[in-house]
Amino acid sequence: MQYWLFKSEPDTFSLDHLKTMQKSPWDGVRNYMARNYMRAMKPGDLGFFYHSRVDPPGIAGVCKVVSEPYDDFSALDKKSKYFDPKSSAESNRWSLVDVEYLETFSHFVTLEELKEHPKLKEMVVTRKGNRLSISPVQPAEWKVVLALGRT
DNA sequence: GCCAACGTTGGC
DNA sequence: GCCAACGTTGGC
Repeated sequence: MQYWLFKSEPDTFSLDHLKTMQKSPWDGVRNYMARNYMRAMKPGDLGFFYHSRVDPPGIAGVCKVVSEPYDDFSALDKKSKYFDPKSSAESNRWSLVDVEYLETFSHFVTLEELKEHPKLKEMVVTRKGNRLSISPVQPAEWKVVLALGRT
């Protein structure tokens, strides 16, 4: 089993939205590295739900991967802001997985807290200039953040 | 809302 | 295949 971090702007899609829906496709990833991470996902993998572009940014809770990776349908939808003219039904450049709501942290773990924690110095999301919307989380990092969130 | 950092595009 | 120009992300 692997751990991941899913980044989203809560104005667009927040953990509360996912809670209401219970399950949702994670569509709209348009970055090759992030896509490759998604293609490595398996049902049962767990993910942190990170809120970006808010004050403060940070990790709101936990979700779970509940599908194999499959073609991102939004790339084929001309009305979608994620429409990609270079993708087709036969050859779709983009992939996604379905995620399911699991948990909202009793304590929202801010980016500042992540940066301050000695055991999270290597965590991808704390690195300067990081723009990956999907990133891998190490098991040790997972434990630390989970403990912070459940405080 | 600014702007540094970064990924992508496309002309050559 | 290089790299300048451009667009986007995301912390501040």
